[in-house]
Amino acid sequence: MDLPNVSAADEVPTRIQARNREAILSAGREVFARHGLRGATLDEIARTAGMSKPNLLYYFRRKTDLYKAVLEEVLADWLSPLHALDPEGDPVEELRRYIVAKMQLSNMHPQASRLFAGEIIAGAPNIHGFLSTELRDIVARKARTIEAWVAQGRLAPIDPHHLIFAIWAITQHYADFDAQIRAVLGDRAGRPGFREEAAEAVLGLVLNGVTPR
Amino acid sequence: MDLPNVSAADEVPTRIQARNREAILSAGREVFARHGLRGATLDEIARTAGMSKPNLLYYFRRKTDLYKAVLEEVLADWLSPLHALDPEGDPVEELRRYIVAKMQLSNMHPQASRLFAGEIIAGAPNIHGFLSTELRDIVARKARTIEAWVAQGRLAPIDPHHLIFAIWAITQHYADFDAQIRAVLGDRAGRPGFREEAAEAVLGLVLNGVTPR
DNA sequence: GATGTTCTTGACTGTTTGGTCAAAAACGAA
DNA sequence: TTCGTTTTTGACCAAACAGTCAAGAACATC
Repeated sequence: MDLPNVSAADEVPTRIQARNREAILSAGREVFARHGLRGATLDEIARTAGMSKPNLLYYFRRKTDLYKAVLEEVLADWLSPLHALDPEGDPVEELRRYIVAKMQLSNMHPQASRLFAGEIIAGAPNIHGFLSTELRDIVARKARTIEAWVAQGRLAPIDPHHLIFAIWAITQHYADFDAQIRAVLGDRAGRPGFREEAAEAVLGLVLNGVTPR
Repeated sequence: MDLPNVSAADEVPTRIQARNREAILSAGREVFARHGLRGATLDEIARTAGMSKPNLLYYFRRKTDLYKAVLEEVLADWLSPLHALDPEGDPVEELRRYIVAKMQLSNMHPQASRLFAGEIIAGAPNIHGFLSTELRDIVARKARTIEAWVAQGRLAPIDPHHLIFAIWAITQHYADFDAQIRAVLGDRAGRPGFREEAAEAVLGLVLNGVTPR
């Protein structure tokens, strides 16, 4: 009787619901990441998920519902490494851990990163609230942590917000601009140790950049 | 008699052609940057350019023709600052100039940067040739320059390709993720001196990162 | 001002798109 | 097996879409 895509008071989903929802979210991630909300088509997402379009719409009534569901899934992952930045730890060691975590995320979920990038490039119409509240708050908190480290002379003097932006930019670049990196580097980008090599280079640059002289 | 959008053997364009082509390219830049090739509509581009859709199609016969024209315009600008990196100059000073040039580009043509980013995120289907030839060649050449500087001990040891990627990532981030930066920083991102402050922070981080200890 | 050319657009076409619906198929508890 | 529920889909619809066309309006050259 009830539709499966009611947002509140969900009953336990059936196995079929769990499997199909996951297949649709995965397909949506892929297609939305490549073409954005407007460029993606439900036909392509349904085909990727291996089902008919009406069946997809049985689980997500509207295109935007699916898009928002995919986006929300991504946001949680996206934010979590920043929480771990510990004011009590060693500054350089904490930043190393943060960068490593972001590089791993970039390697393991490149589509999530690209989806997020596309949403921002489009002007962030669907996540402006999140950006200007939750994200803003945690960034402000972590910026104060970094600021304190700088004030103590344990980090080179740098504006903490711009440092955070730089780390986001560099780490996400490896996911978002993957096609460009592959085109420029050729085989080298596909070789086994490439991810580690990239992480090594990024750590070398940024950590050297924030270490006081 | 002749159509104005023939690609070869162009005669001198009339004033009307010059004005309308420019209006269309500008509108295309704006709409394609926001929504990508598939997400953009000719109706919206025509409306933005202040003309009817058939009139737009009189200047560019197909949507993809316009997209490629906009993209090509962007690529030339995008590449030019890299040419200026002079092997004979002082390494840190050369990198400073390159970063400043890229930051200015990011500030002055954010839509161009976002358009480019969207194309790469979509898998670079329309510029793969450019990336794997022209871009690849010049990057390889400049990487050798940086490598020589490192070998001479005038730069901290860093993989030159990853250094270039990092500079691209950070500088373009200020254009591509503008919406996020504004949401996170609030008023501060709109204040007069913000661009210079950002450039200062980026220079501080990267130049400190590449300076040998 | 006549005339050939360039520019512009309303009306249109065939296709793709997001979304609906009714009915069939598969499922699950008894 | 029975029967109510969940899941699936072919057929369909209205709107949006890229692109066409013929004819009119503006322009330029004489």
